[in-house]
Amino acid sequence: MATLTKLIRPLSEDAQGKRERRKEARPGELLDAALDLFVEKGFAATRAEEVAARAGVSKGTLFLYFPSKEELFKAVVRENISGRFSEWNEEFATFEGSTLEMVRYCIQVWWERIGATRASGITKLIISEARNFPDLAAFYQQEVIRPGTDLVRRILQRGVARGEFRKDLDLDYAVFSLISPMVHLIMMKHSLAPCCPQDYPLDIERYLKSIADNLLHGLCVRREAAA
Amino acid sequence: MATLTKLIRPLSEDAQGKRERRKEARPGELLDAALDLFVEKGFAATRAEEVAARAGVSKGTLFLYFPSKEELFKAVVRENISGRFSEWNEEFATFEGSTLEMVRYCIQVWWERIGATRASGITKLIISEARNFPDLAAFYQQEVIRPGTDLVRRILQRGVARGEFRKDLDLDYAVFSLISPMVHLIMMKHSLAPCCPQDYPLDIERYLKSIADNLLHGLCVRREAAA
Amino acid sequence: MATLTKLIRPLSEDAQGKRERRKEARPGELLDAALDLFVEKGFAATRAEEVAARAGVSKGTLFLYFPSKEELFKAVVRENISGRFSEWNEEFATFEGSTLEMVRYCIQVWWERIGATRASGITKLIISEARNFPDLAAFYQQEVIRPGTDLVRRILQRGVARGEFRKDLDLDYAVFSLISPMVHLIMMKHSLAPCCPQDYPLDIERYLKSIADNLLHGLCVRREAAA
Amino acid sequence: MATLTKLIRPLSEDAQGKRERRKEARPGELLDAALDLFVEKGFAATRAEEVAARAGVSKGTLFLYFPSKEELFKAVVRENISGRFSEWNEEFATFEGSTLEMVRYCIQVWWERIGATRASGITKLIISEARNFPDLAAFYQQEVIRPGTDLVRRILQRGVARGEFRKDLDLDYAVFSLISPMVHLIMMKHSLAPCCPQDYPLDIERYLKSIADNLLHGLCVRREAAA
DNA sequence: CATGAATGAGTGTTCATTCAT
DNA sequence: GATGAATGAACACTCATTCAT
Repeated sequence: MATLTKLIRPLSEDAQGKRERRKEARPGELLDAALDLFVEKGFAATRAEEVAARAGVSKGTLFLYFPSKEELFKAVVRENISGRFSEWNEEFATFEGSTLEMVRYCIQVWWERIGATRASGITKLIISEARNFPDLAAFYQQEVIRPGTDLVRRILQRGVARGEFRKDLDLDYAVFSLISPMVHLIMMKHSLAPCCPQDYPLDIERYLKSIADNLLHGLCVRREAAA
Repeated sequence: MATLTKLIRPLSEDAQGKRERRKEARPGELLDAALDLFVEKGFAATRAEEVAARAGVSKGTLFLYFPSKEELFKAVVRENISGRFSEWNEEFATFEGSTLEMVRYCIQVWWERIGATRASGITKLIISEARNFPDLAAFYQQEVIRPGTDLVRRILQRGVARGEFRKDLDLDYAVFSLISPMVHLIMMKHSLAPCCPQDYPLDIERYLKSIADNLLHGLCVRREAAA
Repeated sequence: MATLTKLIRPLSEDAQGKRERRKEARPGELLDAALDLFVEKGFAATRAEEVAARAGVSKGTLFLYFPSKEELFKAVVRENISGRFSEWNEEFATFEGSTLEMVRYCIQVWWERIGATRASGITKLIISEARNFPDLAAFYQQEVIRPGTDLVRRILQRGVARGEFRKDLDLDYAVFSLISPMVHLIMMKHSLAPCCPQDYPLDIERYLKSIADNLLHGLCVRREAAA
Repeated sequence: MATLTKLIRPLSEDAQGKRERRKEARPGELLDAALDLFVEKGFAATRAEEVAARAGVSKGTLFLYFPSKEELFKAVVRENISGRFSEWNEEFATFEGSTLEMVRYCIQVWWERIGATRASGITKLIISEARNFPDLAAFYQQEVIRPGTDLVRRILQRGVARGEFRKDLDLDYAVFSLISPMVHLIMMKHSLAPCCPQDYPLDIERYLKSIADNLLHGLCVRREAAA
């Protein structure tokens, strides 16, 4: 059982670990360290020296690769915003099964490739710091949110087109019904769950199954009883 | 049409008479100003002097009422965590209509009393700063999240008991299907929406209706075997 | 047995005490409170509000009587520098007994009228703050040190003139032999003794007797053995 | 003629190359600067930036070596409390001459090694700030005052044992007859003398000789019954 | 007169950033 | 390149002083 609180990485994982670092790896290690710290403590509360220390280099070295803490932050975000949407679009464009299966697959794949990985921290980061980095927020909106929303929208549209989903879906807004539980899960994972582990013994499989079930079939027993 | 980006409060415009003695009003004004700024910029990036200025007083005055910036933050959170759940529990315990109506009413009422008000900023604040203020996060978890979750769970249970909702609901997790769109809306309202207004021309009524519809009836046309 | 550490006044002696204060007494009470606090914590570390609180008035009232903290300090010093030297000079000018008796009497009287009283705090105060208040130091030098030294010098001279004291006394410097133990006693009383009570179980009578004995008769068994 | 007011050090005159890397030297330079300033103006009235400036570095550098102004103060005191007493004890334990010579030698050596040096400032510092730093005062009491007092006591005892000093000396208190003029001299040097130079044209040799003479032989012409 | 709420200059401390080595 | 000592701008917080009531 994959519990939410088990997913938080321990902080000092590789503080000592690999001493035989290749020089070319430096920026990557700095970005790695920075991602963890920014997600955990926020941009302002993260000290440049701490990032450097966790990456196993000196403070000065950090500024050798990134001209400022702000640029480091931006690099962290850019680095972790995968432009894999074309690949994913392809994947979903050629999907063969029912749209119901597609939705479940979509959720599963999102969890495996984003939700469960450190990439999920980026979402937390963006949402927390958006107001202080509006250009980054816009960038994220454009590179991730919009393509993601479009992808989801296309899936839903396919369902409607194929007669699987309700004709009267308000497509522009129905995407939130699918996206919200993912965003919410990320937020929990990176904020409250680490603070109150006993309150978040989430079984991810059940979580994902439950939201997929409810999303597809609704809470109600039958369809005709509109509220 | 209530658009998300219209909901951000403009700067305070008063700050009239200086040196006016009004001890009673000060703390509230400071908490008000602090809430706005903390939500907008985060705890660390908000300067004490700025909070004071927005409240129309000098820096020194802030520290007359709150011993430190951290205590101000805690006061902001505590102040805005109303213990209104007993009242709400009452309201829902004596609800007369169908549980479908109840869910719609719940969403509507949540928006009016929380989502649309500045109280929603607290959720953003907590989620953004939880790791830096774990005690506050725990406090919020206990005072808000847990009672809120319980309330929602009771509603769902009522629906199952009355035969309105599916028997096979995974109650512990179904609550997220209702809560996630609310949390997500709050996050959007306080982070990306102010940065990319053109991307968030959200019509709240449609948003709320859509998630309620989908939550209750699912995306699918009819209830066949789950995919 | 009068032990040094018993002589330190408890801080909150009259915090509540006499509520029926006469208005005319205010400045005096402020000076009283200020003296204690300045002696205990030094000028800089003493807060005006604390002085006011101990005197049982508000912060504003203090500044009603003294234009600034610095003026308060100066007033404290001036107030406690008794111009009683003319009286004392009289007393010693008409002294009838031997100069040995005179020296012992001088020490005793100093202790009773200065050393044992709160006036002794002034010396501690002046010495500690002299560099920050050079004009006050000069004032003290002129009003207290110089007359005091002169008085002592006259006593010693009387002893020499009457053949009681050694002819070869270096009068200008011999005064220190009498004054130093007094200054030292004051310093101990107001600094180290309150911090290390167990190290300063001083029996004042023995202290005064010992220094008088040694001053008058020296440590040596007989006079001719010059070192 | 060594006059007391000539002994005050002028401001530092170096501060040459900036950004010179010399980690080893910094703490010492800062402690040096801090000692001077703390002695002159007291702890509270000395600004951290001023200490740094006098040491020829920036404010930030000070906090690189000392975590706080208070720790700087403590370091200043500790640094200057040399544990040289064992060496001195040795020196006096093996002293060959008369105890009269020993007393004169003791006074002379004290002046050369402590009184005339900046170490004397520590005594002034401790006495002025004891009430604000009780733990440091206790530390000083234990590390300096007690060993010093013991050393003096042993000298006096030697004199009594060898029949050089009076049998009826009250040893516990007689130590003050020797120590007080030293403490007093330090106090004058660091407080009133710099303010009223014309009042303190002290000839140290005469001062030391006078107190030694009077201490050993007393003021009186011959040893008659104590008054 | 007395109050105490309000002020703002001043200071300790932090930390991103620089640069001599 | 890499380092880490040094910097100084920025900010939290204090407290003497003011002044409307």
